[in-house]
Order: sequence, then C-alpha cells, then structure tokens
Amino acid sequence: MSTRTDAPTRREQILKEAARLFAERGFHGVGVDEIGAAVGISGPGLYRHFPGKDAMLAELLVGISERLLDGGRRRVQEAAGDPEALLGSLIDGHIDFALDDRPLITLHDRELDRLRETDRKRVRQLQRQYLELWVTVVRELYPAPPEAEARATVHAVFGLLNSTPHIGLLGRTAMESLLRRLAHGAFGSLGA
Amino acid sequence: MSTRTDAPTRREQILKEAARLFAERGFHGVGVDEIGAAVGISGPGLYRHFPGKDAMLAELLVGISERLLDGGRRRVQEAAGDPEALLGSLIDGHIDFALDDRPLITLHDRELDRLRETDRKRVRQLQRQYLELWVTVVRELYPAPPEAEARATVHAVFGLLNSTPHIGLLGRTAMESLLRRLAHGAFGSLGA
DNA sequence: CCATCAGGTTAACGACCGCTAACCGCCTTG
DNA sequence: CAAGGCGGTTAGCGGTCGTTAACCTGATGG
Repeated sequence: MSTRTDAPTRREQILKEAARLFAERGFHGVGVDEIGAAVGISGPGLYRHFPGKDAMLAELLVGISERLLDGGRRRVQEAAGDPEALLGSLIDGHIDFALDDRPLITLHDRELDRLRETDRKRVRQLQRQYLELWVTVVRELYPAPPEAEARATVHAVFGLLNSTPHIGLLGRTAMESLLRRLAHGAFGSLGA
Repeated sequence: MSTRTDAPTRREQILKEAARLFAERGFHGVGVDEIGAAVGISGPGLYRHFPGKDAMLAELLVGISERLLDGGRRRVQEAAGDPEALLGSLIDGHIDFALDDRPLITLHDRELDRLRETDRKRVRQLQRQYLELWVTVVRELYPAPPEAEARATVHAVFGLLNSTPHIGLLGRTAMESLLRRLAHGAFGSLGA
C-alpha cells in the first residue's frame, strides 16, 4: 500500500476535476472554460497540459481501465489456486474502486463512445481483458453455466457494483459490506 | 395485454429515434438535424411536433418513469398480501422493461440532469415512488436490515437489471431467466 | 545578469447548434 | 371550389464551443 503525500500536479488536478464534471454533466455538456475554472485557470490555459479536450477523456478512461486490469491481475497472482478466495478478492477490489473513484466508474461505461477510434479500441480491449479475469474464475467456481451466461452474469454484477454513484446515506463501510453480500448472493445463484 | 396494430404516429417515430440517438451519443451529442434525418424529415421540421429538443427528452423520461410506476402499482394490486410473489412480479416486470426499452432504461438514469427543473423534479418523484414500492415489499420479506440498507439494495438490483444494454449474445428468454435468478440471488443474501 | 522556458493571460476565429422566419403544397371541409 | 391549416422545406440568425495566436511574467540556470 503506497500512499502519496506530495501535492498533486496541475495535470492531476485537471484530470480529477474534468472527471467530476464529465460525470456530472456529460462530456459534451462541459466546456473547457468550466474545467479551467475548476482548477483556477482559464479555458485555453488547459492546452499547456493537454492537446485537447478529447485527450483528457482518453487519459481518464485508459487510466481507469489499466488500473482496474492491473489490480485484477495482481489479485489473480495472489490468490492463484483458490477460486473462491479469488472471486472474493476481485469483488472487494472492484468495490473499493467503485467507492473511491465514483466519477471514473461512471464515465467508464457512459462516455466510451466519445473517444477517437484508437483510444476506444484500447479501452475496450482493457475492459475485455478485465472481464475475462472474472469470467475465468466464475467458470472455475460454477462450471455448469455456458460461457455466454457466465459473461452476462459478470456484466450484471458489474452493473450492481457500479450502481453506487446514486447513493450516499449508508456510509462507506456499510456500503462496502452490503455490496459484497449482494454480489456473492448473485453469483451464488449460479450454483443452485 | 393490449397490443397495437395501427401504424405509429410521426410523434412516436420521433420519440423512438430520439431515444435511440440520445442513448447512443448522449443528449448534447445529438443534433436536431440528426433526429430529423432518422425519421426522414429535416431538422426544423421537428418543431411542428415538439416545442424544442429539451421537450423530447422530457417526454421520454417522464413517460418511462410513469410507465414503470404504473406497472409496479398494478403488480402491487394483483399480488397484494403475498410479498414473495410480489417481489418476483416486480422483478419480472422490470426485466421486461429493461429488455424491451433498452435505450429508455439507459437514458433514464443518465440524462436526468439535462432536464429543466420542473421536469426533473417530476421524474425524480416518479422514480422515488417506484423505488418505494420495491423497498416496501423488500422490507416485508426481509425485516432485519435497516431501511437505508434496503433502499441501497434495491438501487443495486436496479443497476444489475439495467446492465442489459451492454449485452447481446444470450437471447431474450435466456437473458430473462438469468437476470431473474441473479436478482433473486442478490435479494436472498439479505436473509442470511 | 541575461536567456530561456514553463505556465499562464486575453482576443478572436471558424464551426456548429438550437431555433425562428418565411414560404409552400396538399388534404380537408363548409 | 375557395379557405385554411397541417406538416413539411430552406435560409439564416445568435450564441456557444474548441482551438489557435499573440503576448506576458516570474523562476531558473549557465
């Protein structure tokens, strides 16, 4: 667990505020002037840090997809050979992500089509690989259902876990354990 | 079950295509010319049927919210006194909706903030009432969890059921029964 | 101590978008 | 058969948006 203590760079500030604004009002609904204002500079000043508005969205989506996949792969390494523990670990990791980076989780399946084809393909590939991690372990644990069904199940559980943006009043840890229970309950129904 | 055989009106064509386009590219990402082109007329021709682009989105969102709530209330009437059957009925109804009106389900929690305050409040109120239907029956069936938890659970299951936009290759009926099983599995975890 | 450069500023341009204006043909109906 | 309105059309206006141009300033380092 490496925690950063140094101040965020201007680039990072911009990305964070852009993520929040894009999630709130949609990519096309946010102007560069607003993003600039959110970090205390004015619109065109952003172009010292990014070649364009598209590039900000691209970096956000590629970034989150890479971090999700990396985290998933790390967990596969750690819990190799114990599918049950691994699935639990993947669920916990995804929940942490959904609760910590709410705007990014929102963007991640909402604004994908606003990317240039190159970036979009890259993001989709990363997402597919991440999903594949889940599908593999789900199929080890529940061999009965056909692959398409396992895939759809994982998708649906993602939808369940990512539903968190809408909610507030339950507290972080309570929400965490609730989502964990619900996800396990959903997967469990594959065995019955 | 009342099925319509008469041809759709121009208004209905417009709403359907607008829903599809809004879901695909976002409200701000679609121009009125595109919507017009999708129904074979050109941009400004739409203003013979709607006072503006906002009004199309408003009618779509209010419409879907009302239909969801009406269907839910009907099911509450039909299955009154049998919470288990009622929850099953609500789940089935929501699944039908999610599979039949995919673009609308997408819009419904994605573009709500693009509405004028009046319409937004109305939609939110309808959504809240619909959610309340679910929360009531869930609390009857699983009295242990506090209300906030029941509410978050219903939200999460909505996320699960609405995840269907992303998927295709499983076939309508297979998807239907899978989602039903997953939703019951998630709710079931509240009793353990 | 001056040159450089990173990181800002404001002005402005061209494209696009929602919407209005003005016009028109066709069906309906008294 | 004339009148009117329904449902279109094209032209164009005003505003906004992403981006570029030109300029400025304070810190840095040889």
